[in-house]
Amino acid sequence: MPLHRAARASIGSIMSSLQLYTAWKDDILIPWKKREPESFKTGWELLVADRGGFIFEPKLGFHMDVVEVDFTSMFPMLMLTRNISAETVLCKCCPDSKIRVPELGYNICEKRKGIVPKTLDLLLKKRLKYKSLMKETSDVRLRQAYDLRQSALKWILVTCFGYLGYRNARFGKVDAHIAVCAFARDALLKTARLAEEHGFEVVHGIVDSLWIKKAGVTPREVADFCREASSLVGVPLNVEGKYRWIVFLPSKILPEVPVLNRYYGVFEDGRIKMRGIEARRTDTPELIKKAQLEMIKVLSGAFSYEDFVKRIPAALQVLRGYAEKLLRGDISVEELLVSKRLSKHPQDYAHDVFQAVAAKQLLAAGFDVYPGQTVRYLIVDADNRSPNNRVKAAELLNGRQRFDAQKYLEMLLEAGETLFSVFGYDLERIRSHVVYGEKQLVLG
DNA sequence: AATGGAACATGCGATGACTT
DNA sequence: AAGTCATCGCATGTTCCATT
Repeated sequence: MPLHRAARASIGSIMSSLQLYTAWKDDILIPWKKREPESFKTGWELLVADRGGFIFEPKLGFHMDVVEVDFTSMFPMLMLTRNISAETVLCKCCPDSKIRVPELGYNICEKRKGIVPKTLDLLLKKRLKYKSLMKETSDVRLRQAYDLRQSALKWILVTCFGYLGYRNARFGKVDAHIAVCAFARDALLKTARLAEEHGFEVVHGIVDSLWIKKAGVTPREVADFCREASSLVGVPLNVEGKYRWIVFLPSKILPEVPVLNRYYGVFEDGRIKMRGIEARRTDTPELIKKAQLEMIKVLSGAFSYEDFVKRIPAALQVLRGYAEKLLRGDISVEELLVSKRLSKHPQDYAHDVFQAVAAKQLLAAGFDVYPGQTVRYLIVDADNRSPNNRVKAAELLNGRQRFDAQKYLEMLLEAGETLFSVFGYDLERIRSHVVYGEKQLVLG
């Protein structure tokens, strides 16, 4: 198996178990052990699966005084420091070993250092060195070089963890893989507890990252906490940044359920961080991306909840500006193109999904179309009875081109809904802000 | 009043892309 | 790996209207 596939799979095994969380929220039975939350002040629900990590339920909506912290190279570091290797976990030579895997109780060899930790040692040292060199260097080009090297090493390390989970890999052993996950859960759990002891509230957490909140928190307090956590767990804990504010978003299908991979926020230095929303997706047209990002920028200047909420109408004005431009046709076609990667040959599509229609058009025009390729298309008339008239492939567009303004308008509104539904702005309310405004007439 | 059909709405499983 | 979300297309339900 190629390295990158193993790396992906290893991340996948963690993510997959995390995502089951939402299924659990929906009362679907899954083979999980659920931890009793009685030992926590804030009563989060913590979930465990054999190969999975912890998550802490994101607390819906707007937060201030939130700091994001994460462990660097958590999994390789655990493999190194806990001496986890195919031949050390459940070794035959020391069944009575004092070193035990949390939750599972597996014994770990006390006599030998495992081959995997031995190997990781140098890689980890090199990566940490490059990271510290990065911070010390002022030369931009050199810094970039260090950055590339440390991130290359990161992937090698991740891959080592991935391979540990494969029976067929030379140094693979499922029990060792599970042991790493158990240590990781233990580490995050302990860190969260420590955070609470330090007066923080955990507002979100996932595998190796925690979002912790405390009113008027100082950099000093955070640094102290990180140092203490690092030594407690034996893995360095870094500050990703302090948020000016952050918003955790709900599921669109179950509006009362928070989802763990959709949020947006602004760091103190003005940097925007967002996950899962339209502006982050590669299949969103530029226009919608720009509109959503610009809305967040309007909000980014807010330094209080009241200020934030007051700015929402202004953000919707921005959206309105985009809608007006759209309806005037005052935009380039480029901004409206949707990009999708084909997963199969055009003729293998069972449904007339947009990307399949566009691909077939290209095929008919003599273009080479193959799976894995990205097709770009303009939405011409989304609801047209004939699928072929619904979209037009980018390559086949000519000078004057009609497009489905209503459809794009809906997409704009939905981008707004994503951001503001937690604040009571549903699609129709946003529509009334953006589309009608003062244009509504009164009959006398 | 009953029937039938067109147009439209709603629900649902399948499909597909993207995300972490 | 398995989640979210959007979409498709079919089945079914609803409404309206003309016809019987």
